[in-house]
Amino acid sequence: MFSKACEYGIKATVHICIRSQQHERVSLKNIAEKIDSPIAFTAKILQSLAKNDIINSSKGAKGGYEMSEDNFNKITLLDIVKAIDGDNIYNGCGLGYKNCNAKKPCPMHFQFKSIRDDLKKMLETTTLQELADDINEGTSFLVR
Amino acid sequence: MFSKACEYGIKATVHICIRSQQHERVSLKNIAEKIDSPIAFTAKILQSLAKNDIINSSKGAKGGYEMSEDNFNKITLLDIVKAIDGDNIYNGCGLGYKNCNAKKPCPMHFQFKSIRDDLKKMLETTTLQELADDINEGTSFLVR
DNA sequence: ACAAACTCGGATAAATTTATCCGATATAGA
DNA sequence: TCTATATCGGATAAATTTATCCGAGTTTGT
Ligand code: FES
Ligand code: FES
Repeated sequence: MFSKACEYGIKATVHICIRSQQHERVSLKNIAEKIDSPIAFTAKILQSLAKNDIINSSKGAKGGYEMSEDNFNKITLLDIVKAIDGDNIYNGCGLGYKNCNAKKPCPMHFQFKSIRDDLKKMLETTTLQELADDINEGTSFLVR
Repeated sequence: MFSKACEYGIKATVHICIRSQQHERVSLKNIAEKIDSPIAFTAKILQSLAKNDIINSSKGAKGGYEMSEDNFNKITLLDIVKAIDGDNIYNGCGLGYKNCNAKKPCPMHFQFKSIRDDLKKMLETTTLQELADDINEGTSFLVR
């Protein structure tokens, strides 16, 4: 469904969000450990998240990643997925045609579109705050 | 969402189904032309569809691929997806954990599961017959 | 000024997916 | 039997995704 990069990106952002709620900045090393991801690969992903203004990065000693409070319930899963995997998963044709076009639908269009639309709605309405809250409440888990 | 192999596999099976309704056997070359796919790669996919008893293949002159009438409304998209991409897309965890486990859910579980379940239901209830009918009626299109 | 602790970003490598090539084999028909 | 026409299946190559390495630059604290 999502790329590995995107999965890491979502987990990393959730972790950063939780720590930012506690006003703590986290290092790359800490993130990779917490979400169990390859460190250098995670660095690339964090860079692109930073370029998309989803997280902030600071260089140097005591540097690391953080998220502004404004973003807690402003950034959604869609922002992250879009930044890393692009919009194909929630806009593209299920059978791989360049565009999904209801005027000239592919054989799977009618069955596929509504699910894709639900996915899109889910992604754009799910905020990091929500995901972080569940983890803080022990309802869901970042590691397993 | 689906792999290229799976997209080709779905298109190919739909095409074979339509031709089989007309009691015609189709060659690899014809399939690859009709669905606009790389010919040798398509051959591999058709082989695995044949091994999974989704289509039948015949060697030699006048050989090719066909589908038994019984399969028209027995084979679903799920059968094809399962044969080519496996079951991860409709059973696996959205954040890449080995298993989706409601007892120890990942941060995206509650949001993701219902969409994944809808996708699964769609795949297992959509038969080739339906897809073929739409194309025959001009409601959807195999090529674009 | 210096060292330690960080991220940045380019180069490279490994793994997987996608795609091609070709000899072996099977079938139909002349 | 011979030839043309097919798929089969193993080897290989290209492209993309995933992962690693390392020098350069930045910031903090001594
Ligand atoms: S045209 Fe393929 S999903 Fe809409
Ligand atoms: S545990 Fe991740 S989707 Fe269920």
